[in-house]
Formats: sequence, C-alpha cells, structure tokens
Amino acid sequence: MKQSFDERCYDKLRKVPKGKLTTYKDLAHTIKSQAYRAVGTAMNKNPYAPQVPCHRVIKSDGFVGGFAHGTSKKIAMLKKEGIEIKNGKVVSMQRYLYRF
DNA sequence: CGGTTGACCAAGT
DNA sequence: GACTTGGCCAACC
Repeated sequence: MKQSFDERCYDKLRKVPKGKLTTYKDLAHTIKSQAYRAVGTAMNKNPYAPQVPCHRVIKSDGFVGGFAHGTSKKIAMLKKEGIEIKNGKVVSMQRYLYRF
C-alpha cells in the first residue's frame, strides 16, 4: 500500500524516542526524498499530533525552527525532555540526533 | 497545468 | 558574520 509523502514522514518520525532529535533534511533523506520543505509543510498539518513528535524535528543548523503552536512551546517541550536550548538553538544537537 | 507558498538548505556576496 | 539568492519537492489554487 502506498502512503502519501506526508504519511511517510509521520511513520519515520514516530520512531524518534523522547530526548532525541532529527532534522528536516535528515527526515526527508530517510524517506528517500530531498523535499525538506515538504517535510516542514507536512509537520505543520500533523494530523497525528500526540503520536508523532513533530516538536523533535529541528533545522540542520541546530535552530529549533517553527512550530504550529508557537516556537516557544516547542522549545519548552524539548527542554522538558532534557534537551538544552540556548537562544532558540539546540546546544550540541549532534549528541541528541537520532539515528534511523 | 502554471504559479505561489512553505515549521528548509547551502552557497555566494 | 549578517544578509541575499537560488534551489529543492510536494501541496494548494
């Protein structure tokens, strides 16, 4: 059965555990696509809000990026999961990145 | 089916 | 090191 691009994003992202992160680029690459922009668009829709941790997706630069309910909310959640964030940027994001 | 848009990225100035 | 530009792909009108 063929899933839409969006559904593939959710399926992969769903595997990211608490306290870990991934980037838009990395996520897109995981589903064999280069559509990092479309990934962001998919997250914005995010119909699987609680199941899919869309707040654990950040930019490749390490900046948190955007969030449907406000970037501040996203940051707050990540901090709660033990991730250190400074001025909207994740500190040492490399150590939090999840390997698919 | 062309044109616009987006929770992006990388290279150039 | 801040700012601009072009490029990427899917979704929407």
